[in-house]
Amino acid sequence: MCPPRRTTLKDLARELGVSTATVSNAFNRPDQLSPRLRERILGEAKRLGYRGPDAKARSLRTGRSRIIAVILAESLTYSINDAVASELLSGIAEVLDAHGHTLLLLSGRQHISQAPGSSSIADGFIAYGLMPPSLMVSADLPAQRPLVAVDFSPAGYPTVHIDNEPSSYRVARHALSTPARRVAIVSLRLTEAPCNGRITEEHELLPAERSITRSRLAGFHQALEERGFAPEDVPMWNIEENTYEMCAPVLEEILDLPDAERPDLLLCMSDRIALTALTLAEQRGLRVPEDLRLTGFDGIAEGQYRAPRLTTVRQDSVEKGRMAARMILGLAPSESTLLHTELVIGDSCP
Amino acid sequence: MCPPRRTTLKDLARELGVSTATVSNAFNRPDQLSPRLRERILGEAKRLGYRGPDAKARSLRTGRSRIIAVILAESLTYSINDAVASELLSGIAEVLDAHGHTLLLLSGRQHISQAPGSSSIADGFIAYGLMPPSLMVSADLPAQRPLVAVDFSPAGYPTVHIDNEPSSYRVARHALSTPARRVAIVSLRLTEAPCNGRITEEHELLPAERSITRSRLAGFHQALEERGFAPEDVPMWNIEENTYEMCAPVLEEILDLPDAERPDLLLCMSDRIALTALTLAEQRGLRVPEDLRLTGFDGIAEGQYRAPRLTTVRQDSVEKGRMAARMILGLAPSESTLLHTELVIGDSCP
DNA sequence: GCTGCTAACTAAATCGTTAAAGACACCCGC
DNA sequence: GCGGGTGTCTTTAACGATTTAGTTAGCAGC
Repeated sequence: MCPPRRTTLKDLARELGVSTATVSNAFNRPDQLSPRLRERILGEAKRLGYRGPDAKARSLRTGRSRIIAVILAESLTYSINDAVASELLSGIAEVLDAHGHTLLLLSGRQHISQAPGSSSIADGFIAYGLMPPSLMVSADLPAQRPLVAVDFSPAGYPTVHIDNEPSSYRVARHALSTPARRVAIVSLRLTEAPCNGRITEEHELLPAERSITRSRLAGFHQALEERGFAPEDVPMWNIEENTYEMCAPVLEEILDLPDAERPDLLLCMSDRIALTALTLAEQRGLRVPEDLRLTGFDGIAEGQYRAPRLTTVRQDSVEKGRMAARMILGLAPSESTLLHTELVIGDSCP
Repeated sequence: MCPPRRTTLKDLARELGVSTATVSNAFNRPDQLSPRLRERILGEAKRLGYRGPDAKARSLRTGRSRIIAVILAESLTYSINDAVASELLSGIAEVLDAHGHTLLLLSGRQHISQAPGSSSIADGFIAYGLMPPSLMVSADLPAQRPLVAVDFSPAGYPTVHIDNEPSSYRVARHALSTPARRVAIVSLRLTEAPCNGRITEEHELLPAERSITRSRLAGFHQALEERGFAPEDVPMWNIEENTYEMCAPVLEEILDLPDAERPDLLLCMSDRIALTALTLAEQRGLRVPEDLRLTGFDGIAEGQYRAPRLTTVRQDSVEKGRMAARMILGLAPSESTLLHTELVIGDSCP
């Protein structure tokens, strides 16, 4: 009486005078016992406050937990607030939810530092945008369990991604179809060491093959060359983290350049950057697109609901998440998948 | 050789000729064995590809999983995209992360329909804004395990919340300090049955004591009365879900009323509603605040980075999340906590 | 030489389930 | 009347760890 220990399946069985297997079956395989007995068991369970088989024990025994872990490159705090990561997560959640699975959030950093085995609860993993420094996938994850990568391609794992280079080429080509005098690029994480500001020759750039930002940059450069710009003469700024707080100081630096030096076309590598530029430009009385044209990348909702609407490349991050989730659940073949992107011509660069 | 079974602690022990207890200690209690032997064990573990104790087995044995589940009222898809829920989650994630815990996302709906025991993996629960229909907390959750509620108050559990009524009173009083001719209220989920549009007498309102929207409404009404408005004469519209997509049609309906009927002051129950109104008003050539003044509620980032800045009540949802997480981890006393709010006077209603 | 203490390790029970195999009765058809 | 199938329930052995209560050896002190 006194011990407030959780009632277990065994208690229930003893109380009813049946075997534990039968009680287990009452919960898991109704067809394995008579309806009458099942009723009795379920009734007694309710009476004793037994809430069904313990998930910990069940997952140990069966080897499956119905939990899928998402490993996020950045801190959870950042990822949850980032529009693209959010959309991805919501696509993942949608599919998992529909199939009775739940979502465990792991940050890449944490995963490395903590006991690595702690993640062994999950039945499978979806890894998002891990960068070289935290490239723990191959080293740290059990090769045994399924993993789907999103937006990067670790060897030997299926990937869901988009065609970054052609996509950014298209938006840049569009932007450059109207004459521009002074073009500048505002990029996401391009340097090996942290850097928030202008990129000079001293900076060591990330290795091209591992970074989606490098691919996007290549697309920009190709379009620039076609229009007669020398890519090395086009100034670049780097944004360390895709948040308003990080973008703002850099963009202020750019927008506050003397009139003769201030760019009249900004190729931004994310919508967040472009939206920040938009807000700051408005505060300075600069008209978009008359005084400053700008393009984004991602196609997040905020950029489309706002005036002027952003010119950007729309990628369907929700679908990306759905796809990854389907693959990890075995509902779709585990083959690397390339999703389409779409050029969206808004008012920020008509 | 052939069976590709995962190596276990037992395999490792056999291989090394030591007991399983010792191997376990090598991972969990370094002080319980000689450094030399520990080295040897860890080395052999790496060689055999053993990644540390299995989380499933460990959590069964110890009873703790270092997982905290967040139960969200709405679908995960919605919650992840909602600015307020995101901030809450990011606050929770921040604290959990710092203390080596991970975050499991559960949606209220799923939790009810699925096997209820499936959540028994988590060490504790944070429940967010569950509404009466899905008030599964008391019924469905093991009373044994800790639960902290956010933004609602199930009997017997600690809560983290804000002072909704006084807060909305303050912003409404401010808004009404400048003369307004036609006031309207745009509310979140106020009706028992789903409804997206004008609220008439026929609608059954949610019970006041369980709904934060009812509290906010009470604040609005009090301010209105003080200014000589009869609350029952102030028209109300209801928004079913706090998204742009749901807000837009309702606000279009309001903004497209003939000039003589169109409100010149909109008391919105969320920033999302107010921001949608802002965008749609701009599209219609209505000037804010000259032709239309509006107030929000929440103080989300988007509303402050945008011109005109939103007049609103700022609540610190991130801190709310941190607080809830600290309570569930036992880092803060488990007592109901009231967080402060702040009136933010922006340009949308100076 | 005996007691007592510590450090280093082991044996065995346990956590709460599930699953494979078996037991037992009952009914069917020939 | 007997082989065989079916329906219902039980026995038993895992699943992979942690933990309690030892056991042993080594050394100090008197």
